[in-house]
Amino acid sequence: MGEMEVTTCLTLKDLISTKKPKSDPVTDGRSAYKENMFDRFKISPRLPLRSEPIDLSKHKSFTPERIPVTPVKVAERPQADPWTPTANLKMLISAASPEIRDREKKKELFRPIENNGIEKTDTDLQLMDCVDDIDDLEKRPSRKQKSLGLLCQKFLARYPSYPISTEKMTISLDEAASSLGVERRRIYDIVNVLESLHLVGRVAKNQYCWHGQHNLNETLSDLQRVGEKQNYRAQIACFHFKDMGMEYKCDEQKKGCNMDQQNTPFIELSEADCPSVSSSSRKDKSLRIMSQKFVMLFLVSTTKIISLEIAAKILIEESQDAADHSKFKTKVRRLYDIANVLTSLGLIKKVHVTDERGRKPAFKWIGPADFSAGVEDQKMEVTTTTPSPDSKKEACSLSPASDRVKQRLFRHSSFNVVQSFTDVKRKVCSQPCSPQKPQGVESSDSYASKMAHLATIYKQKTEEDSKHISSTSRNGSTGNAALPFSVVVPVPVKSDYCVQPVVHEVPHKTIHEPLSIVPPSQSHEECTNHGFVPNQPYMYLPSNSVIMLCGNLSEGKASEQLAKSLHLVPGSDFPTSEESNTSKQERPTKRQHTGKDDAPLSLVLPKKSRLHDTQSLWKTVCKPTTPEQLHHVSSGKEYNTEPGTKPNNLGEHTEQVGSTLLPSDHVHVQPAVPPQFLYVPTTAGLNGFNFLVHANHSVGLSPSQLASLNVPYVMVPSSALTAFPFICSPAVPSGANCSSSNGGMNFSQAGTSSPTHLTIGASQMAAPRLFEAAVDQAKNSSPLSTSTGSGMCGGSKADSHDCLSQSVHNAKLHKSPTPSTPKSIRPIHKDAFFKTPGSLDVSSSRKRQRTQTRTSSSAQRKLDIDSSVVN
DNA sequence: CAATCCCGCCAAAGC
DNA sequence: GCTTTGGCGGGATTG
Repeated sequence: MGEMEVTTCLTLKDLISTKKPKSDPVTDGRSAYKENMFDRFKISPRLPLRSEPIDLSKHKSFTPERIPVTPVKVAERPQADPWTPTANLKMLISAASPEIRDREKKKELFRPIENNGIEKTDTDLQLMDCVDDIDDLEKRPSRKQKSLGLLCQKFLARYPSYPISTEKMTISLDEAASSLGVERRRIYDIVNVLESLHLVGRVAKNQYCWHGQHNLNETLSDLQRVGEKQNYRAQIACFHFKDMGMEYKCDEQKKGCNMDQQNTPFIELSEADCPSVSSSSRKDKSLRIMSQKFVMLFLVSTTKIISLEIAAKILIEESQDAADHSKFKTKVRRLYDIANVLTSLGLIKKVHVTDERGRKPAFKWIGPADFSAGVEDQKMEVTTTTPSPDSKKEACSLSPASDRVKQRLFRHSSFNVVQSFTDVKRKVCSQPCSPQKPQGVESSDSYASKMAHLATIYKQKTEEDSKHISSTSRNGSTGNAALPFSVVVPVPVKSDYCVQPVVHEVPHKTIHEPLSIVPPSQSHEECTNHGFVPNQPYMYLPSNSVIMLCGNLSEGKASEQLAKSLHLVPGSDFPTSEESNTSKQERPTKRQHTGKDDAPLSLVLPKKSRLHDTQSLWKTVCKPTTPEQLHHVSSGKEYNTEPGTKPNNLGEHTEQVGSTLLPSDHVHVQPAVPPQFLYVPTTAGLNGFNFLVHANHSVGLSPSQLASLNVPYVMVPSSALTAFPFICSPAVPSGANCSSSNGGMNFSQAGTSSPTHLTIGASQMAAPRLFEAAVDQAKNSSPLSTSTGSGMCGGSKADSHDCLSQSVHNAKLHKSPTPSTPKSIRPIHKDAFFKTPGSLDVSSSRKRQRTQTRTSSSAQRKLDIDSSVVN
């Protein structure tokens, strides 16, 4: 069957477009289109229609990816996996990047060619066929659908992140190109970057071998080392200063650095899974080198955020001082290319930094950052390669084998405390803020670094207020302020207090990375975007603060006490619902942090009556947070974009998403019972850990509660609490719009590279959702519906019981600081969801003709992707 | 208009 | 001479 189809396909292809006449692009109709399958279809619209059904049937012939065979082999082997809509759905979902998905939902539901069209099902495809040709004519695939990032994802999906050592996967460029339906040139782009990280190795011409991420950490470690050597950090700082208009001693700095290796030699990977032909011989390999340098910048950066501009400048200067504009532009283009691949790998993510000159594109490192610890523990995607489903769920981030057992035990309340604590502790220990520097070293400028982070955050938040920001940022551009723990807690909607967000709220719609607080007053859309329940205020509790959250305490006293020990900010500044978007008055708060780590907390006391919205009344104590920490919050937003997807995936890939969310049933922080928790930050001297303590009763939570919390905590006698400043918050309002009944608690731990975060949600957000529903939500921002799926909870619903385990998993996913973020998840999915693509084009693959490659039809692409879906 | 970055020309590197 | 690589930058898309 498959063969017939293949044949048919080939025939079609031939008919549609044979080799594109290189010499005669014009005749081709448009040189620009020759490579694009879609475009070809445009030329002959009818053909695609027929091909689609065929393609679908082809899927069946693919084997599950897990099999350690080369793609080619796999292709040859007939696959019996039933092609189910569900599988397709999963595949599509996982295939598409979050952003793309999000956008696509809105605009390109019917793109016939690409796989990202999540919304499509087999049926849909069938139905659409008739429309396709028409659509094809007017709707050409979005640029995004052709993006390198997406392509890279597809590419990565074909191979396991952690291939079994024995399996040697070879990558044929031709095959890859044809199966992915792109020209080879694009494959080179991807492979070059991957090679720079040693994820692949060049074996021979047209032939690469897949290493996977086994050695990623080693590679990164090496890069980091080299980066240090290159003194990139100083250069970064230098440019920062320059950008700020401060004439820094850049030159000296630069000179100081050993530029000995003007051209950093391509770092060869020691590991020789495959007889890697030296790639260093190549004269340029600039993309590879650039990629490595780019990564180095991140690794040495204390903030882990590198703006494209700076990266480009540094890279240019290194190569040569001729930094003309055109060169810069080209460099930036290349950086985008690289960044796309790295993003697909889940190593970085796009963010924006704002300085006096405005918003600038930048990327944030979200991959592993600590290489001092055992490499094994640092694997980015533990689950992806884990063969057994069980292991996937249970595997822990740190030491899969041993921890797995613990994890299970962990579920039992009796073990929870100890276990969880232990795990967290280890984790924290292994995740210093800054990989290369021990805490001691870093402590010296930790404050500065914090400030730097702050500055960044602020910038992001308030683009308008560049000046203030700039001043702040100058304090220190180098420190890393990662804190061990941070907590995001839902704030009672009807509190009498208001929260003074540390960071400005993001204007509606604008998606900025870190988000400290989501005011209740915000539009539903806003709330949901951040992964929180609409109308449900959340506050971010920095790790360095000691906070007591109580339900029915006497606010007055609490406030007073807090005021004394904390920095008090007049409530007037607090952004109300209408102000939330525009508020930029936070400055005072930020500035307050002049001291050391124990920067004063800012508190907004009961706000004025001016708040017309009762909801907006709430209070919190906040302290500046690091981008990473905030990121956690923001991640919810991203997640939200595709809420529907999680549930589906969850069953199999609980580790990813669900981990952050604790099902309501298990959450014992119920609104009904005024929760009183003491948050004990690291600074409190508790071994760098933060604890959440149920403060209400001296001893706090019941065993069951503890179990459900699944967070490290200590029971502290109430008497002991007096020493700490605390805040009281009113009982949770009766019904947050969402599933009010449950106080949802989200517990997520950041990856190794970032501080651990705790997220506690007052309301249960996770509700199983159908994919379609999700899509719909995206379109019509229905508050309620959205809320359901919002945020990290997305996956939680899957299995509430596993919340604990999930969180653990999540933690293990350390790879990305933002576990809940789709992106971070993405990588994980890929392996699990994607099978090795069978190659229809086996025969064709053999051919080296570009024509052939280019000819691959969109249908084929779809098929390829789909094939991976199975299972 | 700025940010992105796709596309594919075309030249160097290999064979 | 042909193929493989991949630098490079025009210019289309997006935001």
